[in-house]
Amino acid sequence: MIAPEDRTPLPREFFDRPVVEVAPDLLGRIVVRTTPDGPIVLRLTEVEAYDGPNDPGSHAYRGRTARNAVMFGPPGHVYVYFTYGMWHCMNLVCGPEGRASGVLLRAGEIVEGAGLVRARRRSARNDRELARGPARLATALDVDRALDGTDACGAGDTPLRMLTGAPAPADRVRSGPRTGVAGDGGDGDVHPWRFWVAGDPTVSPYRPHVPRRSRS
DNA sequence: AGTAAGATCCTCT
DNA sequence: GAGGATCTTACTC
Repeated sequence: MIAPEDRTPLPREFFDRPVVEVAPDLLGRIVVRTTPDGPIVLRLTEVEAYDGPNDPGSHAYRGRTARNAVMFGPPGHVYVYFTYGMWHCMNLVCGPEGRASGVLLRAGEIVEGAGLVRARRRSARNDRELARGPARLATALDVDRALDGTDACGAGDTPLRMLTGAPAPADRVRSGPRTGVAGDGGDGDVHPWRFWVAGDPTVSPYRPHVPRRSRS
């Protein structure tokens, strides 16, 4: 359960900062997903920063498109994309409007609503795998493109909201190259913009980028 | 614990 | 037409 004092909503100003500053600050924060069947509450343990047009790894690197339009909007909104033909991943838009940067939510611990999540994540062999990985996290929270553009700092009824939670102590936060991003982890332009809580069992395993061979 | 391959389709070139 | 901010299953050690 979450302590009453940790249930304060994160204000929009929280997200209106450089994305590399916001990302580590999100560790330990709370995502509340309100579904018709009840709330699902998750504590963030792993995130990655993507800094808009300056970042070759970002979906916004080549400018605005129909898919990434939300990234160019105001901070505190949710950018959801569809990938590998079957999965969704979710980001929180950061920085000033137009900067097109965001934080990918990569993993977390389900602290409420585990029953609802287990029903949706049948392949998880234990509870720590329920939201261990960005697409697993999106599946656990029942997030798809229908929620693209949702305001996570909105008032009243919202499907998605961010709470202050209990931020991870600075000496527990680690950083390193981003997972599966070309350029990171190699000799080139490395961004150590993956952030996680040291020792937390819900943090996903690191996998470097590998170009996939095309079918013949 | 590690490796490998297949699934599947949207987005942009 | 190529490749992707991934996951699951199967198989090996």
